[in-house]
Amino acid sequence: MSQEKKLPRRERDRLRQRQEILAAAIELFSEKGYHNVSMNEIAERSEFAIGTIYKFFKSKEELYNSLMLDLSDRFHQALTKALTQGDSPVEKLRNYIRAKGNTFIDNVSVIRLYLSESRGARFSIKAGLDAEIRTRYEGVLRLSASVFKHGVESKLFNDIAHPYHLALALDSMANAFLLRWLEAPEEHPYPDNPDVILNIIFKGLLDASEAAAQ
Amino acid sequence: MSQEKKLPRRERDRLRQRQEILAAAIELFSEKGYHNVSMNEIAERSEFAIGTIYKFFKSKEELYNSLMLDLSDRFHQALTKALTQGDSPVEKLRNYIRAKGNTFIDNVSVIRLYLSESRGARFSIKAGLDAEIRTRYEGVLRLSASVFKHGVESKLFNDIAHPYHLALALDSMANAFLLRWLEAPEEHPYPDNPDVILNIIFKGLLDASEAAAQ
Amino acid sequence: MSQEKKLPRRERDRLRQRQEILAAAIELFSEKGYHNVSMNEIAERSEFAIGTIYKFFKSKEELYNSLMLDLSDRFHQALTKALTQGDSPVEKLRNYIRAKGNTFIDNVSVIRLYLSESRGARFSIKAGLDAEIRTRYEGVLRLSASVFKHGVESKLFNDIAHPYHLALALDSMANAFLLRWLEAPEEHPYPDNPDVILNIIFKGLLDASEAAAQ
Amino acid sequence: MSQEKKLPRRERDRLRQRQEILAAAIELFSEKGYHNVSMNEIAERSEFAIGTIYKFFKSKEELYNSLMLDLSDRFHQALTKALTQGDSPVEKLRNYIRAKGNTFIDNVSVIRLYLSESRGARFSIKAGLDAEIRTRYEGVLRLSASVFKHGVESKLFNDIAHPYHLALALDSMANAFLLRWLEAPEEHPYPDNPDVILNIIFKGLLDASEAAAQ
DNA sequence: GATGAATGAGTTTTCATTCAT
DNA sequence: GATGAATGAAAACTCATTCAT
Repeated sequence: MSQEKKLPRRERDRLRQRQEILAAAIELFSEKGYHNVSMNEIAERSEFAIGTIYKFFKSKEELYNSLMLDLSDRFHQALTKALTQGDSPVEKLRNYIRAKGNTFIDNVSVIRLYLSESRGARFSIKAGLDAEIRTRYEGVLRLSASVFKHGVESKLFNDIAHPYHLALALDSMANAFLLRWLEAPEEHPYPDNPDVILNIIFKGLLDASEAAAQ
Repeated sequence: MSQEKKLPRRERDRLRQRQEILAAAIELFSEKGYHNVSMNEIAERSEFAIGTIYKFFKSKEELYNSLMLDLSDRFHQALTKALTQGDSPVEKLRNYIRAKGNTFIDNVSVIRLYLSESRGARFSIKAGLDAEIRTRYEGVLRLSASVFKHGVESKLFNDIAHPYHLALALDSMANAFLLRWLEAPEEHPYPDNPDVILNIIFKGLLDASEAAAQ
Repeated sequence: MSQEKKLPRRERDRLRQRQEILAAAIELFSEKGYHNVSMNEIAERSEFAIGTIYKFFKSKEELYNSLMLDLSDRFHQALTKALTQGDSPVEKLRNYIRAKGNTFIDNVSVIRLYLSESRGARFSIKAGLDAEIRTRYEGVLRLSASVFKHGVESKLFNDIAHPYHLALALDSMANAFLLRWLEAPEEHPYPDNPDVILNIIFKGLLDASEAAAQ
Repeated sequence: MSQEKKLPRRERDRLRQRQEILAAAIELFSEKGYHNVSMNEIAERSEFAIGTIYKFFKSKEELYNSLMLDLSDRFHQALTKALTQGDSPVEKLRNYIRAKGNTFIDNVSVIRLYLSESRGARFSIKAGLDAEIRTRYEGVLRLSASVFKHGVESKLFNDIAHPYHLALALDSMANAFLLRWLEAPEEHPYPDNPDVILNIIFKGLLDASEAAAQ
């Protein structure tokens, strides 16, 4: 807040306007997809003139990229924070799942957009964007992996898989459960109880003796 | 093979042409994305006239849908077969992961296209297509869930989570590992070794005593 | 009939085929208009291959022109015959109106097409066609005018207008009444009773005394 | 004129541009026919970019419909006005024929277009347009019929035919004479002298005694 | 001689971007 | 600085015509 005070009013106004444009664009892109939204629509929805939008963003592509980077910022900050707060690895992972759930819920409309960017969409809209977002995502995964690693080193966890693989597994499961919940919120359990997800990794599926036999 | 012989030559020619068009379209779509490829480009790449393309596919959308339904077919058949072959639940699930890996590898470019264009598959290219694909996917998930259920009922598996959740978890993990492999084939273990994935679910992460304490 | 016998079978077959194509084309053109009918449709409807159609007609335009000339032949023969049969001018004009009505009824589907050709459709589909049809139409009008002229010369008719104008008036009235009848056959009187039309010209609308005052 | 002053300049400019586009379209359509004119040609002729044309008219069809509705408006207003001004029925009908002639002359090119494209106005370009135009035309005919009816009721006219038929007859005659004039303006009498047409209905063609014998 | 698959020029329409006001 | 009208390249798609079989 004190940080905002430092900015001259001009600057603050510009930032607010920028956010309003981005908000309108997010709505539209997530409703209809990048290619089915025209700059004119964004102008109408945001109640700015189309020329004004081009004052803020050099092109439609740049607007989209800004959007995704903003979103990615929000995501990775929340997840990084969750993974560094809490006393035990278990606590940290629980926080992670909770934070992921909350961020999903808070950004329901853009989540799909975001997931497609952090997945295999190589040629996506702009190659560069892709790389940036994936780098950040990679950072979160590595942090998560280090939590698993620490849990194993402190003998809290069994060494059942490479920590990075565990991180990847946990993340993908969370995404899958969250997407289910997005589609049918009442039928799927996710966001209230992180343990539904954690247990799948935490508890052993097979009895120790039989597992050994496999 | 003898089956092909049965088709009149005309028919065979048409099928081959159709495949050539689809192949050109896959190449282009996965290089540049659905919206950045024009029908004229597909015509050029496939060395047919644009009108000929339209003899085979009523619209660009239908061409895309054919691609995706073909892909979905291949997955559905391979995975259903895998889940119904094998003596034990463990065997079936291992087959499942293997089949998924193989089908993925065999169809890398269409998959890349699917991932980039489906964007979480809501506004996708055509809503109808999406529904069809999801129905098939749901069928596979339910089949997988029934394998887990059977394993639990026969006391082979611990009852650590709802079978459908286990199915979803396994599937999403496989997808995540496959996407990694897609990005850097040499660094990632998956498709060769299904146990890397299966172990995460099969072995217990926590000691029994500590798990109880949670 | 004896004339047809003279033609070798080959020739007769060709003529029959030609008629079948023209019949299919008439149906389609009158249903949808020249520009909304494709050669493929004509091929399908007539059950000939498209290549075969091009054996008979050099182009779509030529097909259309043949159609119109055939139609125009039928029309002008019928009308010319009517105007030359009958003892008195009144009889001839009555025959004319009757013949026009019958030809309309027999060719309901193409009438509109034909009327638009014999009207102001200068640039129509092919300039040349237009001229030919209009020349024939002009011939009928002149024949009709000569009947009026004869009626006046024999003191049967009052000399109320130039014979050609009378011919034009009668013809346009007949067309207008027939078009009405085409649209709502039960509401309009036309083809049964030619006198509904003839009376408008035949009887005086104004009393003799008042007419003089005008 | 003062009315135009009231419009903001922006609005006036837009209207002028719209008119320029319509004028270019009329020229081209009446030169070559609706289907033989491309939107790009209209853009070139009117010296606007193609996109600009689409700012004013949603589609080629709408552009055409605007043209026809404008024409229909002009006729409807002129004819309605003519039929309601003048002291006697005779005066009104004379006004009607004059107004029809004048409007025809003022709009020769659009009329030529209408005649060629409407093809009897059934499958026309757009069914809806046709309905609208015919409704207006019907209104004029009914108004004209009421003038005839009034003339008969006031014993001014003989009751020689149903008033609606008289209206239809007069109108179709006017159309026919006007079309003649359209083709060869110098040879045909129409627009200067309405009585050439009116007399055909007004004066009795046959002597009273002979008419009775018919 | 008949066939109908293949052709590709030409059509309508959209929309990111510019720039005069 | 903001505006939004004008632009025109580029896209999806149609269909008269040809010609190898």
